[in-house]
Amino acid sequence: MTSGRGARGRGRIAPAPAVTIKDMAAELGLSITTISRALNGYSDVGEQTRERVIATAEKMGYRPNRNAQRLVMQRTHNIGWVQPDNERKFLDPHFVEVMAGVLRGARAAQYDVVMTSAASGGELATYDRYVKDRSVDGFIIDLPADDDPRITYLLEAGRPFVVHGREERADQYAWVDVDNYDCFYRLFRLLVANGHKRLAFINGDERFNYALYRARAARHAIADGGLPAGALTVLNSDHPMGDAGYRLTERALEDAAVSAIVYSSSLMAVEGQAALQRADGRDIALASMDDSLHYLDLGRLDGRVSFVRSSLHDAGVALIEELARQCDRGERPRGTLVPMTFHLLPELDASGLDAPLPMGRR
Amino acid sequence: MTSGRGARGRGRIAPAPAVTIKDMAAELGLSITTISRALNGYSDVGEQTRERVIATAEKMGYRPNRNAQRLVMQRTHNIGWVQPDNERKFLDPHFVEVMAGVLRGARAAQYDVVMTSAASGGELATYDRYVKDRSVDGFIIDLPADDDPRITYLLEAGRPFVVHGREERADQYAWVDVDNYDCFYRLFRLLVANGHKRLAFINGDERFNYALYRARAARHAIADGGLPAGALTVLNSDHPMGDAGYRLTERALEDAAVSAIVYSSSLMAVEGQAALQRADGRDIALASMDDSLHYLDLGRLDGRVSFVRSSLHDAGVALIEELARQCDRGERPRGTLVPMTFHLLPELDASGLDAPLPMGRR
DNA sequence: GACAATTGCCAAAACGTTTTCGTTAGCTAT
DNA sequence: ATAGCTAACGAAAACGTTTTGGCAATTGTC
Repeated sequence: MTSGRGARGRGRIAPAPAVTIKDMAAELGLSITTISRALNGYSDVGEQTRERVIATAEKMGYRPNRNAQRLVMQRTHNIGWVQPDNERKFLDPHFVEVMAGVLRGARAAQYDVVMTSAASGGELATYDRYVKDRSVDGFIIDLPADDDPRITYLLEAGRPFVVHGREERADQYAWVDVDNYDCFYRLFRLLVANGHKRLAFINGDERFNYALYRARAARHAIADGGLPAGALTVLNSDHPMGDAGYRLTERALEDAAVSAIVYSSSLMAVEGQAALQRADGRDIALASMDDSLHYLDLGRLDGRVSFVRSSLHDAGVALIEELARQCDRGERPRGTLVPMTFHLLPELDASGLDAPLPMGRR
Repeated sequence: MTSGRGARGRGRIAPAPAVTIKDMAAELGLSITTISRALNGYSDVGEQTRERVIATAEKMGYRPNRNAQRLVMQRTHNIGWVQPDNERKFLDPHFVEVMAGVLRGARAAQYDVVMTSAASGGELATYDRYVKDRSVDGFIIDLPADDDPRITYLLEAGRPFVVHGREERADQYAWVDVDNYDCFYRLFRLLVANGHKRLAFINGDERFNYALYRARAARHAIADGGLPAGALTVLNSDHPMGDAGYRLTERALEDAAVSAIVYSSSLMAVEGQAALQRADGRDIALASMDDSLHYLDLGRLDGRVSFVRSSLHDAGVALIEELARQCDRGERPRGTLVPMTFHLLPELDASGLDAPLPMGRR
């Protein structure tokens, strides 16, 4: 009677005990050394022996215990991703798309991604835990801030990592990044060259470097285009989701002279378009960086927006490839620029887009 | 000269060798047994000894090597998530929101999530790898299909897992799910009771059970409401992203008699609203399941849509909690319904919403 | 036919923990 | 003084691999 209720659920099956290398050795009458070496492609095992070993491994369902492997090889084939858990922050499509690429790349490079979320501010403790307890071979860091403490920590700890984005110390570590400065400098120069005298820039959170660089580029472009600094209004959204794109567009439109608005993400551009529809009659040139939600947005952007596209997915793949280069092949860390392509509305005069950038002051 | 180029990068620092339990023993003049037991709270170590151990662990930065722990304890404190990699499928906001909850829950329960993507169709091999090589303690399965092979496999393998959703064998495993049938049955009964004679249902991919149950509920509600089967048109989107919501709404509107459209996700409802705006003049009642993109959509849904809300985030948390119950406390698998709340437009007569459901034929 | 080289295999150490089963020293009770 | 108890600690086995260094048999060389 004690086991009566819910007996249908047929209890918990005892997990089938895993087959170990010893079982293999016993089955084949070989030593575990030979099993191991056969499976790992060493040349000092006979061809027929190797085939027998591989065949019975298949038959018995033998897979080396990875924790044992990790222990002895001092190598986990795991990479760590610690996701800052700032309340709702998490849904950020930026993150999702990078993650998609990372997972693809990881599969190709035979890595697993171990993820954990960390309370904002407590990230460092999590990195510390992972390096001290030997959980991962390396890390991926997304959205670095100026003088990012995570980078400081990992540089100090001497563990491999790759940063998606850059900060001052970019020559000391591996990174993958789009050239934000280049991209937005060109965009703003282009708009100025097309006669716009008053522009708004709806940017991301400038505590993150990508946004900082973009703002800088915008200001330089305005100045180099011969306009006064006041010609540019920069509005910052502290959060890429929600209705910031809508609200900030309304703010930008309060200035009746504004004739061009540039968005830091196409998610905000989509919202901006909605705001613009409501305030119609205004002829505004819209431009955006389209680094997320490709498939979603392309059906949404209405074709009335110029944009620069750069694939976050591909950046994610590149991140893992770089990490694998370091961990597997011992290569030195290096930086990689991900390509971007301009998609401009036909009415824009695009001449001069390819002009060389002014150097030395990004 | 050979090391000339790029010498700025100060080479790769040799990773600081981790401090082991032996180092601790040497430092303190104790045996490793005592270190281990002190740190793990055993009662047979003196109080002052324990304090000394804890203090020097802190000082020396000692953290037990988790791979060694995992090897000896046969326990990883990892849970596996294998993400089907159907081309672009990945960006699915459904997934993202569940994942957010899972990560939160995992942190609370002291688990890490190990993720990998698997080619669609090749998922089973990945599950097999994880159970055979002892990488994880259990799994989370999202979006089960009818007679899902992943469930078959894990049931067979006897490893702990929790399903987000259900299929026929739901009494044999742990699951977390919203009551899809209940939700959509009520929604459709309500619309019928409010006088709608011709309705469209823009549903998800019915190869997934959640969509299947919803379609079934819709049909039953139509019949129970006294309408002929032809009064309901079900349109399926095979992909939650992209412009399916827009296109299918246009399709639904081709039938001039349709006066109510129900969406399976608020992402599609948002698109539907856009399509409706273009075809204006039509007075259409919209309703939707709002299980994703809460923060995004609430600013977008215009308040012209009735919806049922159920938090995918909370479902994610519940998934981990259930898995921890099984792995840590050895409890038997159990099912959990996540709550949902109705948010109806005031013009709807909501009486009868709380009526008991017809049983026995879901 | 002797010697060297090659081929194919294995014993044992090592990786860093946890846990089992002692052992020792100091008390208490007799 | 001795037996029994308890409190505090330690030696050694175990977890499942990889790798080092060797050994025996076979092959090749003159």
